[in-house]
Amino acid sequence: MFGVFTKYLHCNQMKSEKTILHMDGDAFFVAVEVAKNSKLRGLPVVTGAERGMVTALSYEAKALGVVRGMPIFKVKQAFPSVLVLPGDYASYARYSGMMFDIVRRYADEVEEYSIDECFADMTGLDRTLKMTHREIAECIQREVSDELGLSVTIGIATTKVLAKIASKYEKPHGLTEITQHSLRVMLANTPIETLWGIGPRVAVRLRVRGVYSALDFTQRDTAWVRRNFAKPQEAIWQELQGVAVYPVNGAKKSTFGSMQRTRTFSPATSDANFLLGQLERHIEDACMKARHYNLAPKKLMLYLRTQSFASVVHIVPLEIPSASPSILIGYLRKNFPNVYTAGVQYRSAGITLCDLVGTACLQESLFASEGDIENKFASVHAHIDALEEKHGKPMVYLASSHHTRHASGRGGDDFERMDSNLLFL
DNA sequence: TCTGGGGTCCTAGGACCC
DNA sequence: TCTGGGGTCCTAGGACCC
Repeated sequence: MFGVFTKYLHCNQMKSEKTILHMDGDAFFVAVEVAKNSKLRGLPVVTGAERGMVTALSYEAKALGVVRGMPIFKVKQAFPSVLVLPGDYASYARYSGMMFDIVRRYADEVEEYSIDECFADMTGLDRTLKMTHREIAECIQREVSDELGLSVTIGIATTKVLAKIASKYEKPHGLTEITQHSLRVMLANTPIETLWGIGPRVAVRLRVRGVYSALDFTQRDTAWVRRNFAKPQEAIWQELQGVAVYPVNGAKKSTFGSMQRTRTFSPATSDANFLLGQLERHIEDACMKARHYNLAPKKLMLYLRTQSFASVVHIVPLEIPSASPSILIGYLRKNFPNVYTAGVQYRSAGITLCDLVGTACLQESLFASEGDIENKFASVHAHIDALEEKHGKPMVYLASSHHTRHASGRGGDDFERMDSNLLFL
């Protein structure tokens, strides 16, 4: 009788117990550069030439003392042997997709968390594939390495937060599985501020209350957590206990709440025309992306950041959701004085398309109230978008943003687009 | 930590309604 | 007219992620 009961409990537990894999690319951007050009293998390499700061670095560069965020001029000065490359985001996205497709050979539910990270739900795969979870992970690692020339680190655990801890444990090319036996030690060795979802603010509040490690956190009870913290922290606390509250979301990214375009330029400037040109260009680029997903914003947010890092933000509600640059630029020009003060030095400018809604349901109101001009623009944009689709990059721009794209001085990073671009209007 | 670019989610507080 | 209680929706801003 007892035996039956415990067996039942055991089965039940097996059913609810999840197995989550977290995969993380090792020095991903640089690794892709090496995969593209094998002559770079084993050399100190960094990317970020286009923005004057180190974005990613190879382990060889790290060994020399280069760090993320270091100014490129400093790298060239102090480490003349380091190769400095511009970022090639199109390639990173391509390799990223191929990497995730390899994981999909084994798992159905794969969440692309960022360009170089994914989660996969491996629950039950050990039985269906007749391999241990570790063996499956080894296959993934090997195939990514053999087929793409990239190195990845994998963590396996019962929740996303624990899988993140596991993948951080040994890098590069690590493979760590958190088991019942190793759980306690792993948690004890995880400082609270390194937990996924715990930022510097919350880390301070935890430390003040005597919580220094993930283990300390798990030893507090629910009431204590609720009394002192909010929902996100409670979710992390549960995940640390092995209760999976974050699902693995395998749906491909196709919805956005907002889309943003910003750029920093140096030197800082108070030139209103330059700032307007930057903002117009951002609107154009963001609108192209919005149309690609058949989305249109209900609000447009403008922002300028001053040299002293204060930001000025202004939100403009739109009468009708629209992803048409001509309309949004109209709003921009009307509202620019709300963010701009003459004489103030600005270091970056940006826009956000907020509260994006699907355009399918907007067609009717668009045609009913916007009139001929907008309809013509809509058809022109359809052609522009088709060209972009065909060439895999934007081909046609508004003439008004011509100078921002061809700027050789401030922030001009589009040198490679120049020759092939047509100009519109 | 001397600070790029692109996102998400949560929450406090106000407006508005009954 | 200074006055209850409670609900919803919206907004601005904070915090966090890679």
